[in-house]
Amino acid sequence: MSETNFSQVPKAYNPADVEDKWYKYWYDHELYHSEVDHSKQPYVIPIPPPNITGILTMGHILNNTLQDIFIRLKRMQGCNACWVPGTDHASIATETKVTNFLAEKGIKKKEIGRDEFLKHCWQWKEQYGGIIIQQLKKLGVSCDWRRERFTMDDDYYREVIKAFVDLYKEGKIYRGYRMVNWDPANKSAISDEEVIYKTVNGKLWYFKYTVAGSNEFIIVATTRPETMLGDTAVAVNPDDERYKHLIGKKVKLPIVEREIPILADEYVDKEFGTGAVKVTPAHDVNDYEMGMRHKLPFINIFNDDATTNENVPDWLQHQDRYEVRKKVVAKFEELGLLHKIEDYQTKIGYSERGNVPIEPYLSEQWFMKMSASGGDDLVTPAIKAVQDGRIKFYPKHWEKTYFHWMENIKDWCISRQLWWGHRIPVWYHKQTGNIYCDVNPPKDIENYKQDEDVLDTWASSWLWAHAIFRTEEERKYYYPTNTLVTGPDIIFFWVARMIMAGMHFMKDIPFRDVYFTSIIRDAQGRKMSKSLGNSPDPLEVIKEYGADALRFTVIYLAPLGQDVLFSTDKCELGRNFANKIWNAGRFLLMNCENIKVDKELKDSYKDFADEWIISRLNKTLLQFNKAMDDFEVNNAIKIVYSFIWNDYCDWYVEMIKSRLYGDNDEVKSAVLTRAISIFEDALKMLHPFMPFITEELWQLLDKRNEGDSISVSEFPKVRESLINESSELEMDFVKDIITAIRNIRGEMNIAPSKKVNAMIKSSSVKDYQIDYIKKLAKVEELNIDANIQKLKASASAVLRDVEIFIPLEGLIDLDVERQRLQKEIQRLENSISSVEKKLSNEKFVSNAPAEVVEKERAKQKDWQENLKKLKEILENLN
RNA sequence: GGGCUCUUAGCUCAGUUGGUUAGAGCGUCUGCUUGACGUGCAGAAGGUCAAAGGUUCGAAUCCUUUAGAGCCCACCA
Repeated sequence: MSETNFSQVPKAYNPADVEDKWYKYWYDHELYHSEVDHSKQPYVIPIPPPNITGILTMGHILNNTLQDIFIRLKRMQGCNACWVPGTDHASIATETKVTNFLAEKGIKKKEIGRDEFLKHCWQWKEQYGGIIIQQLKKLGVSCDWRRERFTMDDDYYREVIKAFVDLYKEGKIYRGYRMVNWDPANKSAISDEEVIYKTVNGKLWYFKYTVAGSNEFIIVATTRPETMLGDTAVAVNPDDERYKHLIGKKVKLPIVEREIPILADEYVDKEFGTGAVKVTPAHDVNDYEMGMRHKLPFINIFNDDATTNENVPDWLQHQDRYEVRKKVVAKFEELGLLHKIEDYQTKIGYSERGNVPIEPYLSEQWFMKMSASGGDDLVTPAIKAVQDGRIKFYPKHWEKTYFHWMENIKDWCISRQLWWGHRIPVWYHKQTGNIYCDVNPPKDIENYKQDEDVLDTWASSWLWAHAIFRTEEERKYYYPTNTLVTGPDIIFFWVARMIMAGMHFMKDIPFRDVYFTSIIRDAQGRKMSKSLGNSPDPLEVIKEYGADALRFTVIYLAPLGQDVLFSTDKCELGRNFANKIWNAGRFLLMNCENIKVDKELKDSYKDFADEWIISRLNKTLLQFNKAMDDFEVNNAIKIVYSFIWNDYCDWYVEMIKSRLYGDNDEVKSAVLTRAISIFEDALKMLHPFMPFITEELWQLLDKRNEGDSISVSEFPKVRESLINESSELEMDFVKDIITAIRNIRGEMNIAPSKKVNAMIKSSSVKDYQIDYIKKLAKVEELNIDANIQKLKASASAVLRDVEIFIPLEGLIDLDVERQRLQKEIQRLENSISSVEKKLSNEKFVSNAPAEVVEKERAKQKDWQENLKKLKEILENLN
């Protein structure tokens, strides 16, 4: 036992006093380092590596608390738990950040060149890249810090390159001149998934194009007037009677004065706009398709920053796309060719990172082939793995989203015109142009030039689940990992691709269970965002309430698959609970100063209250394990919460006080030792959720050795034989009597300090229950007899076969008592009438299971008896 | 246009395979310095389970439709 003097321990729990202390202790003792150990079952969580550009958000808090809960629980349950932390180089995000950072100092990326720029990136990474990971330590995460990984570590880098080379050699990676989503801010291609569509109020411009050799016009509608400079056709639906006679003719394109054909294509919707479409094959995805179908010229009118190039008339060259738009529209108006302008709501694709409208743009890029006929592809095995349940999603409904995406997947554009990232391992022969692709550069490197591009970030993080393990031996032991905890927003970016990578490179699933977290919103239900300023700084919250309180609150509020409405003040919930536990611990510790803790006596001198709490503990453990097995973390915490607060504190602690304050030292020892042992089990159950306070109390409750920790102690096992229904029934009976008396006291406004006398008419109350009733209901004299006569001026309650009378001579207000009784009578009558309705229904009696009918009958009987008694009591009162 | 999720007490949410009087936290009201805790204790009030219809002896729970909220996907200029 610790030597602390507990009367001096603060009444209120102060997390700041304990959290840093224990984190350092865990860290210094490397309690969470894992090595291959074939005598133990591995349990692995690969952390979703935060971007090195990121800041800690409430989303991280939820996500990492969940992972910590899983990993701590499995560790205590005897698994070789291994939670691998790390960070993602975040190619485009970091490059943007560093570029801006340098620009502020007047340094231009292009001017300093690739190598110099990369030095700045690494410097930046060293300085800021570990911030989130460091901040997470405040949360108490039990990561294996010796295994921290970065997606551009040397060995990880090699792994990414090797994956590229392998896929290239298998023909699954190819190079092509294609239309891609172009981010003009970053001057790079991006993948379909990096495009965010925003609804904007735009315009629809109607332009008249003159049909060559006639006075006729054909009117086309467009949301992007400037692209007309690249038009190479006008298309109509082949069945459109209005335009049939024009098919095959030409129009003269205004401004550029180019003659372009009018052609027929099924793609065109007769009903929309004018039924005639301008075709710009180089700047629109659909037009690109049409251009291919009709072998149209592709005229690219933009530079890589979305300014116009020399393919447009001189006076429109080298200007921003929106500037050109204005000028084109003005020119049409001037020419009398602007038919009309309509307001139009449209969706515009924005670059996720650059936050500018993307441009469909033709360029040479690297693609990864996703699906192939015959199923020898990346997608098919990944679909199967989820279909046949080898990988499970929680909540399950995300599987539909996954399947839908996988079944409609398009080839993945993996090249980025950036410098920060994994450089594509392809060299082009300076003379022949031949492609050399390998993990090592060509021997005669002087004859080659390497591809300038780097890979999409996700083309490195998709290997995370296995690339975090460096040796064959480790991969054999730790792979597949067990649980992935991540947001549903990266189901396509990351989860799906990791499954593809795992199935392809490791020939096995990357993880067994995927837990999709909730989205944290503010109290009004809005998404947390920097611009709204509604996102609390988690570190501030931790400072104010403590990490345990924050963890508890977030989990308590986050049911599986539901959004969470969070506001800082909700952490009071967790803080109050921490304080409650703290004080329960204080209570035990204070008693330890006068009472000897003796493990020999742990199972001695048990009464029904002890049997009851032990039964409740085991039942709680059973329910807890079931909830955790089903990934119902939110449910699990509520189960523990209720056990600790309602069962242990509200009832058990109150019940042991009389014995603790008695005069039999051996009984006192037995009771306290048992109470501590149950409390320790409760602390262990709670530890994955609130690691700091549970460690502090666990360390105080007994003498521990250096390096000991509740976090590596054995998780309590369920002992079903100790689940004792009869003790629970007996306890319920006693609780009901106590509650009934408390109810009378409350409603009659009797001060808690005022003791009352009570009479119980019953033959089922046991002698040993009397003390508990007297103590907890604050009864002075308790008279129990089956033949008791009620005193005139007394308040009454009826439950089961028990009638309770509280003589309140001089205190009782008969009207209040009458109302109380009448209310109760009313309630019973309502219940009885609903039961009678059921039982008088012959179909119910004949169709419902016998036990259900029997239950209803018993209810009816009990209630009727109670009603009769209540009515008599009311009668006597008058 | 397709898909997913949600609608239960003033607020935020539980409610397992249909079967006690639909629960919890916060908030509200009443009382309380009861020798762990006022970040607490005891008691109370508060719900026609979004609406309609159906299946069933029985529906918050299953089915259909409707209304509303949110999210995701999709090439309508």
